Amino acid sequence: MAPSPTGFLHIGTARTALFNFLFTRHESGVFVLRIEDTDLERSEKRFEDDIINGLHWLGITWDEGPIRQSERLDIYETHLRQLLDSGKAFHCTHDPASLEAEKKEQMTSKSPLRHICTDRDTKRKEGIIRLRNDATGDIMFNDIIRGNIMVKAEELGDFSLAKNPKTPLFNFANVVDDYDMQISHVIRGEDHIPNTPRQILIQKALGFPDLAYAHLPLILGQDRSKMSKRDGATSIGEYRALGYLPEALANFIALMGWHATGDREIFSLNELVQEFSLERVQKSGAVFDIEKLNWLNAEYIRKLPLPDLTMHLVPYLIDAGLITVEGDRYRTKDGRTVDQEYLNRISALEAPRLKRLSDIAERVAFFFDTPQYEADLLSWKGKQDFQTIRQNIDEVEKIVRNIESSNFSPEDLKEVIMPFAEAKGRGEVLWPLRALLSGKEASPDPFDLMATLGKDETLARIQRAKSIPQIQNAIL
RNA sequence: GGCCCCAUCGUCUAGCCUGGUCUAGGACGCCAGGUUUUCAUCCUGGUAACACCGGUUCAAAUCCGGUUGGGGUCACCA
Repeated sequence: MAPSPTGFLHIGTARTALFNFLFTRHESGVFVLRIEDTDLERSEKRFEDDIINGLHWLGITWDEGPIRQSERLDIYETHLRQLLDSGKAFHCTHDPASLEAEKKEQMTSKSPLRHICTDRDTKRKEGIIRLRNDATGDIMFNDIIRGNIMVKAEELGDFSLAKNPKTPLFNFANVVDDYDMQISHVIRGEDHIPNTPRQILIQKALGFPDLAYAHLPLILGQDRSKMSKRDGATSIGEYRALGYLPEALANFIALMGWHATGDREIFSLNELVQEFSLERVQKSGAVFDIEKLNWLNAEYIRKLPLPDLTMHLVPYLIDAGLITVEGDRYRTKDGRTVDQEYLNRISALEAPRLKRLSDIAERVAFFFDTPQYEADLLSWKGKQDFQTIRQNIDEVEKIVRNIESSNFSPEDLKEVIMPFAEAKGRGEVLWPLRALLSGKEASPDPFDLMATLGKDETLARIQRAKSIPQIQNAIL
C-alpha cells in the first residue's frame, strides 16, 4: 500500500488500503505501508498523519512501515545512475515550451500523445531524465481482476523517470521500491492501468522480475465519474466526524467492488479477511451510495453494547452544549445533574433511530433542556380541544403524583396510566403527554420518556404545559 | 483526439469462467400493509435490470464479433 501524503485520507485511498490489507492478511503475507512523498512541494506531514490515523481508525494494520520515499533518495539515485551509464536513460534537452508545442501538434494530427526524443545521446548532465524506449511490439501483463491487458510499446514514447538524479518521479521510485521491498502483488486503483506498462519497461531496463497486478475498480460519484470533492464528503476524517462507525465504513467500502459468495453483506473486519479474494472483485466502478452506508451504520449502531454507544455519543452531546462533565456526573443545559445511567437510558431509546452518531444532539436535546413548543403541538389529530387536553393532563398529573419515585419504571407507569388512557382514548391522553415531555412531533413513547426524565422533571414539564395560555385558559 | 478499461433493477451486487435448474436471486432505497398514541425499530408483501445488433448452438444474461454508451489516462503529480 503506497499512499501519497498530498491530501487527507480519501475514500478511494482507504478502499485500496483495505483491499491490500484483506488480501495480505488472507494470504498470510507481509503488508508494507510506503509513503510516496517524492513530491516535496505537495507532500505534508499533517497529511501523512491523517492517512496513518485514518487507516488505524478503520482497523487496518501493517507489518512494515511507514517507509518514506523521501528517506530513500540515494537508493533511487544508484539505480538511476546505472540506467544513465548504460545508456538506457538520458537527459532530455527539450524545454517545457517545446514539449507543449509538440503535444498540441499531436493533438491536431490525432496521433498518440508522447515524446520521442530526438537527442537521446546527449552527454548533457542536466534536464529531465527519460527512459530510452526502444521497445517494440506489445507489452502484456496479466491483471488478476481483468485478465490480459496489452499495450503497444511505441505508444509510450520516452517517458520521464526523474526530474534529476536526486528527484525520482512516481513510476521510477515505485518500481525500485517494489523490487527492493520484495513486493509480490501490486493492488491499486484502475486509474493506474496506464502506468503499468511503463513500470514494466522500467523493470526490464533494471533487470527486475515481473510482478502480479490487480487493478481495482474506481469509486464513483453520482455522475459516475471518479469520486471527487464535489461529491460531498470524500475524506475518511469527514465520515468519522459525521458519526460513522469504523466497522460500518470498512464493511461498506469492502462491498463496493467486492462481494462474498452468498447473500451475506454484514462482515466484521476479521470475517472480511477470511472471505476475501481478488477473484471476486468487480471489474466495473461502484457509485458511492450514502443511503446504503447509512443503513449499514444504523445496523452497527444497534449492535453496539449500550455503554459503548453512550461513550460514542457523549462527545456529540458535549459539543452541542447539552451537557458538561462534572466529575463522574453531568450537568444538563437546564441545570439538572444526571448520571451515566441517565445517558445510557437515552442511548437505549435512541439507538433504533440513529443513522449517524452526530444525529444524536438534535434528537435528544429535550432530555437536557426545557422543550419549547406551541400549544397546538399538544392537540391530537389537529383538533384544538384544549379543554379535554387540560382535563387529561390534570388526571395524568394526579396519577403520576401518586406513584413512588422508586417505582417510576416504564412498566409501572404503563400499568397505572394505560387504564385511564384506554378509557379516554389512547391518542387523546398519550399524545399530549408525550408532546409536553418531548416538545416534538416524533419521539420515544411517553412511558419511556417519564421513566427516563424521572418523577420531578415529569411533573415540572406537566406544570409547564399547564402554564401555556391556551391550556391555562381552558379550565372552566 | 490516441490508447486502455468497463457494461445485470435508481444504487451496491449474485449468476457469467464450467451455456439449459434464470418466467434473473439478495441488499439499500422507494411504495403498500401489519404491530403501534407519534416517530423509529420489527414483520409481511410489492416495485424495478440482463444496453443494442449480429453470430455460434437444439438452447445465451452466460461464448464470439460489432455498435452504442460510460469511465480512466496521456505532467519535470501520484
